Amino acid sequence: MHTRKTVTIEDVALAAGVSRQTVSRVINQGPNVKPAVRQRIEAAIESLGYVPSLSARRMGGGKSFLILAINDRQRTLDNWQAGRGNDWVDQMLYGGMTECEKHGYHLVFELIDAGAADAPRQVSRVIASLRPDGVILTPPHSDDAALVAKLDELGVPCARIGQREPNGHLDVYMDEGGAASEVARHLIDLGHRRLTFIAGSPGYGNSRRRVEGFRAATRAAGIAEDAASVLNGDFNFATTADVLMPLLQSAGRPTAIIADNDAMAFATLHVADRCGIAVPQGLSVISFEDTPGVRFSVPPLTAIRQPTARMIACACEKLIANAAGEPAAGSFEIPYELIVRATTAKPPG
Amino acid sequence: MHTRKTVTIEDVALAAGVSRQTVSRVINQGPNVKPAVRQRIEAAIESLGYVPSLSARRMGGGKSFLILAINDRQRTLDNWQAGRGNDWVDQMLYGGMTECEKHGYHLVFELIDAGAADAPRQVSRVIASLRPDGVILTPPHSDDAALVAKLDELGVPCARIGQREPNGHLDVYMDEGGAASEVARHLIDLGHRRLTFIAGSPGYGNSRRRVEGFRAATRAAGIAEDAASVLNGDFNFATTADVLMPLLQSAGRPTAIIADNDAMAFATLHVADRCGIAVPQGLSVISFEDTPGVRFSVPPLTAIRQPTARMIACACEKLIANAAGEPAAGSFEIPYELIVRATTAKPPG
DNA sequence: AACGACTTTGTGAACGCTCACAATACATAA
DNA sequence: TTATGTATTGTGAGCGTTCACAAAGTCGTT
Repeated sequence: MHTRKTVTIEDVALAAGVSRQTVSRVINQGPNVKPAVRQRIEAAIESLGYVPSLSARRMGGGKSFLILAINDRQRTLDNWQAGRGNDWVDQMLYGGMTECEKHGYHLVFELIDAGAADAPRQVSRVIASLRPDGVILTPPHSDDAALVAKLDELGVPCARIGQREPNGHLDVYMDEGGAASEVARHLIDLGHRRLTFIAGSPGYGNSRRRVEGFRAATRAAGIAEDAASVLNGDFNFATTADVLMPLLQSAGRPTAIIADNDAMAFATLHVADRCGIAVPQGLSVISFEDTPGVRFSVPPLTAIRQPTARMIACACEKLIANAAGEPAAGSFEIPYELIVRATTAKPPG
Repeated sequence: MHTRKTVTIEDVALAAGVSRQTVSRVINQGPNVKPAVRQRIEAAIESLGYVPSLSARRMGGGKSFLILAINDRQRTLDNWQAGRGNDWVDQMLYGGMTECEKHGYHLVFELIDAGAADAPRQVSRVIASLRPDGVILTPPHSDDAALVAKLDELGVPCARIGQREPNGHLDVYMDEGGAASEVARHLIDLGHRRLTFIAGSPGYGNSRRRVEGFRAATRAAGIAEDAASVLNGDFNFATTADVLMPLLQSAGRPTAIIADNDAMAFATLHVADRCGIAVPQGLSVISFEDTPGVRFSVPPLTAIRQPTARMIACACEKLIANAAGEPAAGSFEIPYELIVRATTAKPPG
């Protein structure tokens, strides 16, 4: 267990025959260093295998090179326990990590209970101990005004994912309403006139925005709204199955169903099967989440895929740029993707 | 943007009328502090909202309160791009986070290309900059001897997940071979005699161990091995479908198939459907991964579920205990779960 | 040749904590 | 009592950086 002495900036300075500060300038890509000197220092860094200590940099008053990603504990737990999983975390990790790495940053995850009264307090604590250069708020934390206020108070720049009510912050989102409209239009173009949107929960801003998008598209196509246009599936399989069972057996049943997430889309597939309705011949189905199972479902679901990785990468990029001096504010819309697989076709008849 | 002055240990000391060091003792749960004084200090901490700075603690020569989790970049990328996703990352995050939080620790994720020649170098860099109190190596990094050697050299304790060749390190794993045996026995008990194991890749230690477990169980049941006992599906859908198509159309086709992961199990379901074989009446299928889609597949797959969250939590716990002085070594086996759903039944006939 | 203006380099202090050790308080035994 | 030990508290130094500023070097002008 021979704990070799750590290589410090002083060692590099000595080796290159300059002072600490000059080495520091090179590390931080500062200006005003003679090319020859810079090169000499870089060589010394390389040969000594020097890597600056994050803690020391932070202590010195510099940046922390840390971006904090705050996720909802409940959601993570739900996904995990239900074996439901989604690629949200996978994607976050990939998108965020990759971007951070480019700039020598690190990503720290933290789980906070959304809606908990002391969420702002919990966040303060984490911030105080980590002192990250930026914070990423994922839904539903991004909707939490108290939390955002707290971060402002602490002076930590934050990026809100999936939030698009501009208020001077940094927002990165996809056009949920537009996606819902596009999905509806895709079906309408195929000839469908009786569409049903299985909504998630009106408590989620994005869920609401999708319903609005759906309504806008059907209205524009001159389709009258009725009691079966928008139903609530509560984001889960069971509720959706219960709601759909009578509907799909009724005479004027819809010819196409849009589900707000995959569990509800799968429920639709199951109920259709139970009712002897073939998909897509007798019923078109589209999902709004595109989690893993989707591609192997029978038949493979047509779905909207959220650009999670790109959203997180964008947030990291902006936050890092902010730490480097650029102001961090503005709205950035990341394009989604409609992936047409095998559950959409012309309506029957 | 009123950046209030940070509350430091000095402020607390002043408020409580003691010295820095005494406050430090309270924070670190050190002994030898009079109950009355301890209480006074705790009150001061509470009322000032003091949270110690991790960087400063680390600088002072103490712990970093950071655990580094190293994942394979390629695997994360694959999962993400394929939309295949798995709950591996979800579970890691949940299990690790929850355990770390209990002890005031934080989890930092890092993506490193498995097998890359400079993986040890990359890891050194991250370690040097973060100085974590412990490192968690996930497969296939946990099989990388060079990496482990590097960590030893750096004096950073590490936990290897899914690795069970004891070599004085800290290993946390599940009994892959035993699970494969149990799965085989489950089928044999139902009356099956013609079983096929669709293996993943012999390059993966765990994949090998499962094949061995499968063989042990069939051998014990007096079932002779033939060319169709173990086939290679290369962990993917297409290869598996190609391999299975002729097999399931042959006369002496297997009555049960065990797939090394979900994609291969789904492929089995598809091929069976194509061949007009009903599951589970005509063919039993078991998977070895239990990713999200599984529970909604038609019919829902019987599968082995890996205790990922618990393994990571265990690793965190041991590493944190190690930072507190306890030696970190030993092997810890975490129990898996066989989740019986609807794809296993008595063999036909 | 000397001045000013800019570029490049160096110095001391500070960041907030823990370490090692010194100092004091308190208790127990002789 | 006094000595001796143990429990409790305090002090100076140091961790590896960056900051703010001071010092030295470079260059073109006059």
